[in-house]
Amino acid sequence: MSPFSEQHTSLLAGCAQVLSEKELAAKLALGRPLKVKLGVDPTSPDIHLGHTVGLSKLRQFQELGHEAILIIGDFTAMIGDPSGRSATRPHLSHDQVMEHAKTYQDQAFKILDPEKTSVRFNGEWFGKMTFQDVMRLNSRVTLQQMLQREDFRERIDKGLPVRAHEIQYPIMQGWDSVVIQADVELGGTDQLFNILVGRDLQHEEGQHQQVAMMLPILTGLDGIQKMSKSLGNAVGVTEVPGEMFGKLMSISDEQMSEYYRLLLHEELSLEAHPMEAKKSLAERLTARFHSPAEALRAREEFELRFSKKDLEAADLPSYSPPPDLSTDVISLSAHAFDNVFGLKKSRSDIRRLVEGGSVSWKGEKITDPKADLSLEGGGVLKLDRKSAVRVNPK
RNA sequence: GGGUAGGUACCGAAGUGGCCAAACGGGGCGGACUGUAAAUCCGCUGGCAUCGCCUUCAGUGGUUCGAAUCCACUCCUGCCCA
Repeated sequence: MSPFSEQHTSLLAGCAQVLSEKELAAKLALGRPLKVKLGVDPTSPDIHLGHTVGLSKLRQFQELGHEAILIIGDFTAMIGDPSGRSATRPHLSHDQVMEHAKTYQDQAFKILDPEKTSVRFNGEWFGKMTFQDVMRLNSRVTLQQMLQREDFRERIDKGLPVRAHEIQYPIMQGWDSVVIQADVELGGTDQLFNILVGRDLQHEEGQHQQVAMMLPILTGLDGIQKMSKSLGNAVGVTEVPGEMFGKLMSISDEQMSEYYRLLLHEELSLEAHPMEAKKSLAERLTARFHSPAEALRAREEFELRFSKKDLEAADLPSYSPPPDLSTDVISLSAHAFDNVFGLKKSRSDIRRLVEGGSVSWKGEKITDPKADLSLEGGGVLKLDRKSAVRVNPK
């Protein structure tokens, strides 16, 4: 391991808040590998760029020789972290959660070194607890403590319901730290409260308290809310290169510096041309989860398709309508949306797209929803801003 | 348990017997413009369809020629009291 002070500095880089830096230094000075905890809740099957912020930090610890412990919150996910939430989360069954947990792990290893990561499911300990154990655990914290959280407060102030089980969440997350005897816990800034509960519980158990290391939270594509799959503003780490590149290009200029800092771990230079900088960001991130070659291709495709608007030359998915399908615009488009992009759109939806001038066939706008396309020789059918197919009649 | 205020489309919020597929705002989508950025302007935003038809206003049942609107019961939520 490198000298502690050097580690200290590099580990602090990119953090939003660390409680406390002094404690971290002291822990590092112990000269032993630290147990570094990062918890993820498999509430959806995919990991997105927002998750990678914490994962990268964990990876950094790994590379410095520390022990990375990835907690898969199979039990906590059934409650769902109320952090930053204005409503109770929908219930997930344990089966659903375990389903997600599989893909989660695989995807997390796109960042982490699988050889050096211990993966723990918190159902391992929570699944064994009796109601008595739960009560005992609950008696260690006060309701007032739990209600200090701003997300609960806010809901209470607004007259929205806060379910009793939701206040279990921080306690459970805290207990995870006790079980694994964490030295450091990583999390987004919205995790501060939960992580501090962990410290309290550790203290009560006579353990050394974990250092709370908070990382900034990545904003989603809308530029407003935090990145989250359920808000539809996320970039998944398994998305195909074209999709990933395209989504990253849609972020606003203002957001770019944030993405540079949190995802590329560098500062966006002020002189950089915004569009070039964005392309470079998109290309580098795409390369990270795919390959440089695929990323370059995604970039070229993007330039061809959206900058030069040359759909003819673009690499579009090919689509062969079944022979018995009517060749009117609506039927064709609806079928193509469904078959090629997996989007179920109603015929009314398509009608609106057509009337709105979004659909074009062989480069010509079709605005008549009743128009019949003779598919002779095939051609490019543009459906909406992002979707187009190359029709190959059989 | 008692009292009280509510439950309307993705969200917020009007509407309190016919003119309601339901105002308005936000969000979303599409178009023009552009750098798939921002800003701006315009259109769309339940389903099917050639007038039109069908399914919606927490749920069920009722009153009525006609109900989101009235009545009954049920479910759900807030607040106050216990």
